[in-house]
Amino acid sequence: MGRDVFYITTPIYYPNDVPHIGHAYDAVAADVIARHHRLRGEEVFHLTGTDEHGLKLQRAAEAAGMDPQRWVDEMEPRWREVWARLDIAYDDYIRTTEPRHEAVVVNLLDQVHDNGRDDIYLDSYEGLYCVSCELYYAEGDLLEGRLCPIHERPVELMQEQNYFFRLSAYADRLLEHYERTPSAVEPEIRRNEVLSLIRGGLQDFSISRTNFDWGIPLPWDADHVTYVWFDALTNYITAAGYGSDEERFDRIWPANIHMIGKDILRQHAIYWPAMLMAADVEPPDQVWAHGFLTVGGKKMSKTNATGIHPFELLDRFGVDSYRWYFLREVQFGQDGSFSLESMADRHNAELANGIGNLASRVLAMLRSYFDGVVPEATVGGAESDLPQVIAEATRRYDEEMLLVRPTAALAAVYDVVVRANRYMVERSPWTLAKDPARREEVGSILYASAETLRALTILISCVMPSAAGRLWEQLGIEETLESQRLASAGDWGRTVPGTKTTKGESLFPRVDVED
RNA sequence: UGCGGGGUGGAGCAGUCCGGUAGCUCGCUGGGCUCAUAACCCAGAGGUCGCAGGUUCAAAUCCUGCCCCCGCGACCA
Repeated sequence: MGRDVFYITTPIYYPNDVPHIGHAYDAVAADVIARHHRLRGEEVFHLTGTDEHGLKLQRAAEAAGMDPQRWVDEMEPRWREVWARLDIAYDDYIRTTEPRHEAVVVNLLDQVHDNGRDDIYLDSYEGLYCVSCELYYAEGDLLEGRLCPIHERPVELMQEQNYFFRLSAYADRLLEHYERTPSAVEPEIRRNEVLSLIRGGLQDFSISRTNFDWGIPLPWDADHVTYVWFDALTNYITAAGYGSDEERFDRIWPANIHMIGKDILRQHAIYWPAMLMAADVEPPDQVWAHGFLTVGGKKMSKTNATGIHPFELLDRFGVDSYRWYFLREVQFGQDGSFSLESMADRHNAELANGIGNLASRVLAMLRSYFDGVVPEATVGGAESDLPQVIAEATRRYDEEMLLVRPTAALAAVYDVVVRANRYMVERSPWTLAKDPARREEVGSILYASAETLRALTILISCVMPSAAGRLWEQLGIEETLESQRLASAGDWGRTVPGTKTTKGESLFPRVDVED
């Protein structure tokens, strides 16, 4: 069940917000993981989308003088255009306002409502509510003057009848689930957090609202609309075919990885599995909660002004550098600080001076000594230990990526670059080239160098698909990059002598920081 | 007062679970090379691993206490 397809999701984003690099962080991470599984030859289903209901959106639409649907129709493309520029290759994009999704929400609600255990019940609630958070707050948690501690805006006194989900009844099953499958929440810190939350006792949570109507009406009580969790989280099974295509659903579900930020850990690791259990659906295999990016030591926030739009960085560094930087710089799973300086440093050191320059020097020598045509490797041993280095790097890269440790995986890849640059100096083909008698040796060295670039290109293709594509083209290899598989990437000797290479534009021009 | 994370050469980090030459990247200094995007390679300087005790032949790594920084605190008034 569900093991045929590698299914990975991102959170669905709230289109009212302006995208910032924090949002893009999990989108990129999920995309790299998805591409890695494709490179392994697996069938992959990578889902992302937008969460388009709620009071905040309804009000924003009202303020803009349009109906909510038109409002989200205008906002949502701002997100897609970011994903397009970030080379996010999702397989499906879901909007919670789509009919296919509304049908599944209704379906899931009915399943839980009618499961015979009275898991959904009506109760009343009164409290101080922050519209921005869509959360009620206790008096003691508010700032002076009854301001929301996150948004520093006034909260409102609200009272309503809500339907509640009996989360409290699922504590034992959740505990059992996580004890049996420790890998269901990663990293370990977050797993411990989840376990202690469950052991600390779970409160039922409300699943409906009556103070706004921009949402999906409850099937048994149309005065209520579905509140965020039963609406948003459900997207993960909608796209997999729940209730609409059971055969497909069985192949895809459960999700292999829900990639999320640590801020929505509770909802994904506690609410969501419990909701599924209540509907008799398997919980996801793994919830992977990464850390936050900080800017100047402060958490980036949706409503605060600390958000940096991805375009600012994309314009400056390009998509490949963007993707490389965030996964390489920040230990995945932990918080990490972002700064323009560190991004420029890494870009120049590893991409311009490292990978880009390596490609440049090899292709330049092929051009000047062999008219760009890859020579034959006739001199035994000229390749030194490169074949082993590449095989080892490939193995490590695969292993780390499977464990969702992209930072370590990229480090493994970068080892090839370091080793290859040292190899260049050790062999100094530019010196040998001055002696016509050693032409075959030069040829063999350059063959090994081209071979190394070939393998390297495949290894970077998940993180930097665009740059990998350009390098692949310069290498002139006949097979497409898309047809390459990780299993054979490190096999030495796949480059065919006679292949015509071209030294094209710089892969990664250096970037100057003057701020 | 709660829960969690962190304090390691100038900067950013790894190592801490399974004690035993303190490692990486950037920066800095000196040298080499000249194929390459003023890139590449080699060497070096620089740290009492937050503080104080303890365990041990031996602690960044285990135990105790303390200090500082940062998150979170759930539909819980």
